[in-house]
Amino acid sequence: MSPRTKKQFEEIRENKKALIMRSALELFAESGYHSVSVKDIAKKSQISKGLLYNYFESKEDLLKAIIIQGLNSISDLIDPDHDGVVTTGEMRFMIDEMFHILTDHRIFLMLYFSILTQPDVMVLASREIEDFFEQLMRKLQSYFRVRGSTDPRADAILFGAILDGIFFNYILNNRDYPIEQVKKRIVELFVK
Amino acid sequence: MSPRTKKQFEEIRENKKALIMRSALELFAESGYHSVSVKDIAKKSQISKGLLYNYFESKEDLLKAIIIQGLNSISDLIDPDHDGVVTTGEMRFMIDEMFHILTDHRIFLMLYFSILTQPDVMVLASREIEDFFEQLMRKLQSYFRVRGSTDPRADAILFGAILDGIFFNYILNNRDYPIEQVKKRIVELFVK
Amino acid sequence: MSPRTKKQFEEIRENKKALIMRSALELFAESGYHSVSVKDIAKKSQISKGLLYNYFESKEDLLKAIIIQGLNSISDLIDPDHDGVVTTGEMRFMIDEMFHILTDHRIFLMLYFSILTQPDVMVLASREIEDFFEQLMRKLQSYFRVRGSTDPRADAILFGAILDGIFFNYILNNRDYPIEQVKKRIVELFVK
Amino acid sequence: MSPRTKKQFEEIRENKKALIMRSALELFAESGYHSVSVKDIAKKSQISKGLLYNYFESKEDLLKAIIIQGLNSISDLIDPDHDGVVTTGEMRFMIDEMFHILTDHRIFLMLYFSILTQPDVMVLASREIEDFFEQLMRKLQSYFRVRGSTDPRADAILFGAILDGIFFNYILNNRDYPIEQVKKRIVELFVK
DNA sequence: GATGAATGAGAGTTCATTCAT
DNA sequence: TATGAATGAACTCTCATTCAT
Repeated sequence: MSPRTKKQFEEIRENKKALIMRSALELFAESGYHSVSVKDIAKKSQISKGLLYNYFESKEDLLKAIIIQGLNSISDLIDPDHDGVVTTGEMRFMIDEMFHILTDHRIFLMLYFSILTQPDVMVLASREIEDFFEQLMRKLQSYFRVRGSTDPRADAILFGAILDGIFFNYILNNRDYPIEQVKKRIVELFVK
Repeated sequence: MSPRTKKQFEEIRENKKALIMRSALELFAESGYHSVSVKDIAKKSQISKGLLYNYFESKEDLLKAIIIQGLNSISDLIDPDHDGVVTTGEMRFMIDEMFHILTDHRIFLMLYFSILTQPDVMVLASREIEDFFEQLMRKLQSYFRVRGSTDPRADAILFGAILDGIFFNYILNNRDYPIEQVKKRIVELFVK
Repeated sequence: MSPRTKKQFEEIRENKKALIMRSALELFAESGYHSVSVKDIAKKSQISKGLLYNYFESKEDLLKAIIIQGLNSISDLIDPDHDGVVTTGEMRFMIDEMFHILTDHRIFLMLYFSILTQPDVMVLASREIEDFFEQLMRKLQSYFRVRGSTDPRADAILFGAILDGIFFNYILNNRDYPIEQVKKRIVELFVK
Repeated sequence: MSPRTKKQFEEIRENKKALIMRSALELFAESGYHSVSVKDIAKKSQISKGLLYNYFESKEDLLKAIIIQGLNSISDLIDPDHDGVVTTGEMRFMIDEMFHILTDHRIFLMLYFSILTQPDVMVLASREIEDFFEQLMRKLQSYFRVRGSTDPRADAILFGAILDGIFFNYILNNRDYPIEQVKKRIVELFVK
């Protein structure tokens, strides 16, 4: 039989990598980075421990890959054209997307918050997270500046804090969170 | 020399316990619960590992004690008379206290947030944290109800979220946070 | 295109085998048998891990092949006619060759010494090495016997030890080793 | 019961450390550094794996400790007064001691040779070994200089090589090695 | 012939906890 | 009360070898 082509190998790699990252993300969000062992991840992915190291250099490397992927996919949703300029329409769209992310990427957000507050884990991805954060802040400031704010930086910070707070609370207790009302209030306060 | 009285012994015990808790709190906030070993805590407290187990049943038990103590001391500051009723004056006072806590108990808050987002650690103190949270919500709701809000629960939730968000961001990045401006804004929005 | 003949296939096989052995020898000498992985050898040989097992049954088998080949090629140089008899002229020639080997087969000698001193690796090739050694000793003894030594065995042992010692030191520190002077001294002591 | 005194703890530590080092030395010499697992060492020492790490930071650290101890004890035997000057009497004494070491510290010498030839292990103790070697060379050179040698350095190197060669062969095959005759010959050649 | 994904046993190491003193 | 030696389970990671393609 002829050996697999390069393309076939790549496909296998991509699929398996995605599978491992998905399993790991769920476990990390569920139980916390330190409480999940490589063995757990391998078991959930239905592969051997050894194979995991064929795809990721270390457990830390795996976490980093998950974070980068998550931040990138969120980045894409919030600012698809990456131009850094935010009109009122785009702001409304951005808020919409943010709240979609809140429900669609809930698990990633859980991981994200848990990482932010764990110094020893945070260092692993601090560069990527800081970059993401700065990019978002720049966008918000430009928006408030265009709107005529007297202190765009403070407004951007406050807006970010409110989002963080809502997200944080929603994630910790999403059973009976009045998410729609809250969203409406935000739009009233910051867009209209 | 006269032997120490029972009271003196208890005092020594309490002091040592407090010392251990203080050391552990600092280390946990600095490096994360999982990255701090019992040996580290013992060393920082200048006692032996064995003695630590004389005061706390386990590392988890120690963490729980720290959390309970922290929540209680915050509770006391926010609502000294524990009557659950909040007047406008008390609300202003409460916000004042909250922001004092933010600066005075910064280390505890770091630990607090890191615990909230680590499910495996959270279970250790979930009862205490939920109790604290409910108590605070009841207080806020009663305040907004008295003030004539159409949806006191939503208002309480939003207020709580904003506080959480600000605290969260401040703790992660307190170097150049415009904390005073933000506080003023909050007072304008929710008290006046 | 005409299909390759059987002979051509065998040639390819032999070339590939030689390539793998050369790569492995260099790596083993450089980093030690245990510190070199099969992956390393495959990479250096620019083949896949799997293919290596097409040529050698195991990593140990590969090492054994390298040792046997090395010993044989040295044997050939020292005693091309394999007659076991050593005249004075042949002794002089043998010493010449030995010192040539020292510089030309330096890498193999490094591996050789490292194997001699690693019991767990030594067992893999002990037969071959012992055979080689005995053959050499027989040759040296016959030489000293012909020369009229009172204790040819002791002389042979001493001569062997001196060679070993010089080689050993030269290999460990060949930067500023006065190899030519030493060789002259040996010839004076044992041939003239 | 009163707790153990500091001195008692120190005694326990020293004894256990020595026990572990002894076990490890034997195993390393017997099977080679890489083929001996920490588990093996612990089992031979009749302790748990974990305890080993109470006494040594790592397997490498343990090896290093063994080497340093071995070199020091040999150093002490060869040159008790550490003055670096060697008279004829002292040279005779030194040779005597060397050959004693050969029989008494045989196991350490096996380890020593195996380390010298394993690059990846050698790096762990290269400093210590180089220091030891230089010290010995200086001593030998001073001896040959005083004796009126035309090339003290070459003589020292040759003498060292001969010793190495003899030791090396003796260690690899000590069953029927004519060690006494060889020693006599050395004394004749280099002292008388 | 040739590939590299996949395995599984075992490596070195850490650490909460216990216990003799 | 107080010590730190001692344990053992669990951890992350490695690697020779196999096998479907």
